[in-house]
Amino acid sequence: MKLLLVEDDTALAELVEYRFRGEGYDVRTTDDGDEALMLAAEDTPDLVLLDWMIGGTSGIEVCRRLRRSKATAHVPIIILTARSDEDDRVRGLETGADDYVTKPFSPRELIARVGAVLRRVRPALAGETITVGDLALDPTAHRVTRRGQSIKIGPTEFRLLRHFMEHPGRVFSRGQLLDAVWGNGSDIELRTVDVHIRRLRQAIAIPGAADPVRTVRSAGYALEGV
Amino acid sequence: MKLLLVEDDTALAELVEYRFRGEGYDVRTTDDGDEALMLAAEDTPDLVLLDWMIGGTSGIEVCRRLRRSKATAHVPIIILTARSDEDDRVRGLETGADDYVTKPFSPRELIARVGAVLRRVRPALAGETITVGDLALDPTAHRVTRRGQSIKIGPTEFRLLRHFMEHPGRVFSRGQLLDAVWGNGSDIELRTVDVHIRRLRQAIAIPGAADPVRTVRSAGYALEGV
DNA sequence: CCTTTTTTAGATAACTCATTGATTAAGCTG
DNA sequence: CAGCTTAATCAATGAGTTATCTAAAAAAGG
Repeated sequence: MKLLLVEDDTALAELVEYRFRGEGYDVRTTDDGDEALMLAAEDTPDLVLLDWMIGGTSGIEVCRRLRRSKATAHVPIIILTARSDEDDRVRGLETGADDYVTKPFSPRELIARVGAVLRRVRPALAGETITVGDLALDPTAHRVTRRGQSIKIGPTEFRLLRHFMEHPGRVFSRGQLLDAVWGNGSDIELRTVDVHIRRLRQAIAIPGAADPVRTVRSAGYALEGV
Repeated sequence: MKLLLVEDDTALAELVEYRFRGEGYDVRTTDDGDEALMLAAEDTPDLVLLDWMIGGTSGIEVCRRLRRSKATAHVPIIILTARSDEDDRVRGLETGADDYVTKPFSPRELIARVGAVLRRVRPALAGETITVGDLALDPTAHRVTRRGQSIKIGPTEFRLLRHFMEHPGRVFSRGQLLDAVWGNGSDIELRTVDVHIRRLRQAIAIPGAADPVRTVRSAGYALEGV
């Protein structure tokens, strides 16, 4: 996740950068408005942390220009500022900022707010997709992908795979799978599960690679964990 | 735009309600957590303003339950609270709240924050043009275009497409689409949705290109995202 | 009153599922 | 390790489900 930090208080910038790197973010920093626009243009960040009072172009102007450019029009912006004046806050939010944080702020809260905004903007990247190995399953989009490649899969196989991916590595007996995937009380042959396991294997198999679905003889099946 | 206000300070609730009505919002208020969940279930609001300390079920619990229920899982939540403790703020944001406002707050700022969240979640309602792929939908002009070319489309298909474009990639069941596009409580045949999907497809189809409306068997439909 | 749009309904088409029996693989035992 | 036994895989199939399409009635809007 790429952040662009625009802040001219060097000490604060370093602190924020350090903390966000610790959270796994990829942070680039500048103290100049024009440079910020340039950086944003050449590599679109996922979120911009923007000081209101900076050298070069002013914060409000950077915000407007980011919104105007097509590539960055939808990048969320969080404004950082020493001004606690209400008018400023309202103006900031109305200019198109997504949040407005007053200095001094705690890094923890800022991280939480960044998380909240990103969760809203990119639901797919905020833990709603389950990933096991190179397989990704997005429940809201009802889609399974491997390295971006969409995989065609039937409804029952989808539910089966979701169940496996929710508990990677765990072995499930056919009976447990029937309860979990088909619903309790379905009076379906145990061996029917085999057929769906087979179809699931065919769907997600890579020719040459090892089968991610492990058969545990006399116990059931499991998805090969990480 | 429907707001649900959950607040047990009556004076504050009335003030907030009054100001939001003045902004054209449709506000319903309750001081009880369980009642809030009920109200949200029977008529999904567009945003929830939630006091952290309320009778009945606690605020944090209401937040969690709203997130767990499918119909309200994606409704944005702004937490209102007297607690200014950092831990609380971080916890609130991590529980899935979209913003966290500390009492006392100014109604103006709250209105601005509600606006910022809604703008992010449902750009069309803020009058902004939404773009998905090469389709552009201008809600104020009630017009759909592809690379400048205007597309003829009926009223229901327009609302249907708008809903899809507000949540690109997400799968909606016919029931969900009826609620969202036709309005809650419309007693219309589920199959009717199919016909409108078909008309939408005919309207936005490009001969030769892939169909942007994806059928997810036994689940519903989705607009092919970015 | 006419046009456009929406809803319903029925027919057709596409797809998925559970079942079965034959085949193959894996454990066990002496 | 050979033969026995049990379990898992595979392919084919018909039943059943679900989506699409067509057309016409009903409703809404001008």
